[in-house]
Amino acid sequence: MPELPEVEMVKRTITPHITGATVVEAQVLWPGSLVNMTPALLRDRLVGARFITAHRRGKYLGLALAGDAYLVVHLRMTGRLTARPLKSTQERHLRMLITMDNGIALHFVDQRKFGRIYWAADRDEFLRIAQVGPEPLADEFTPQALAAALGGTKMKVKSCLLDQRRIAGIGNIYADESLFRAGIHPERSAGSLNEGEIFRLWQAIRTSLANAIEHGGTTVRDYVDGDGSSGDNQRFLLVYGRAGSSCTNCTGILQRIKVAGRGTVFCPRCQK
DNA sequence: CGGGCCCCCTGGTGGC
DNA sequence: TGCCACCAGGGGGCCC
Repeated sequence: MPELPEVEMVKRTITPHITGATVVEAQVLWPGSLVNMTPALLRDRLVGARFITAHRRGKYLGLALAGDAYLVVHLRMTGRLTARPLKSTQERHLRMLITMDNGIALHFVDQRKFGRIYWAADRDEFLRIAQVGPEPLADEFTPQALAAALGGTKMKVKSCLLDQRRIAGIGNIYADESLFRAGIHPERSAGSLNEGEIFRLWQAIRTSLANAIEHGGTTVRDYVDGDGSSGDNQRFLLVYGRAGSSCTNCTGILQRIKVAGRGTVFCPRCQK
C-alpha cells in the first residue's frame, strides 16, 4: 500500500524521467480512474504539454506542467506509476499511458482500480485536491503539532493517525509501526496521551517514515517506485504483517485485532 | 462526535 | 480439481 514513503519514492524516481519532457500521447484505458475529466479532455490538455517536476502532498502526487497545471495522482491501494520505455506487450491492468518525446512513457497500472487521477488548473487547485494535514517529515511538524493533531478527541489513536486531515501520509503500515515504536496501544484514546507519550509517538512517526524512505519504501505486494523497483523496507518492519511472531522487544507474541476496520498488529506487553 | 459498516475492486487463499 | 466465501485496505459516504 503506497503511503507517504512510497509516494515520496515514486516522486523522487519519476522526476528525472519527466522533467522537461513533452507529452506526445495520452491514452486512458480505464476512464473510471479519472475524477474530474474525460479521457478526451485529458488528451487535449496533455498532448503538447511539458512536465516541469513532481511534488508530493501526503499520499498525493502532483506532476507539474508548464503553465501551472498539475496532473494529480493518488495510488490508493494497488496503483503504480512508473516511467519506462514503451512496452511492446500490453501490461496487465494498465489504466493510463502517457508517452513523452524523450522515448519514455508514464505507465499507470492499477489492479484494483482504486487509484484516482485529477486535473488541477493551478497550484491552488492541486492543494485543494490534496487537502490534508501537516507533513510529518517537515520541520514545522513539531511534537506540539502532533499534540494539536491528536488533542481534544476521544478517537482511538490509530484512527487519528489514519485520518489524513489530521496528519498527512500515514496509512495502515506506518500507523502500526509508529505505535509499536512508541509503546502505545492502538486503541488508546488520542486525547488521553500525555506529553511524554506524544513525544515518543512523534519520534516514532518520524523514524518509521524516514527509515522507510531510506530503504526505498515497503513492498508488501504491489508497490514499486517510478523505475519499477521494489522497496526493501518490508525486511525491517517490526509489527506489520508479523502477527503470531515474537515481539522484537520482549518475549511476547504479536497480536492481531481490528481497529477502525483495519487489520492491526501490536504487542500486548509493550503497548499498554 | 465517533464508531461501524458499506462501497468501490481484483486476486489470492483456505475450507469443503 | 472446482467452487465460493472471505480477506486485503485508502478514502468517501452514510447511519446510528
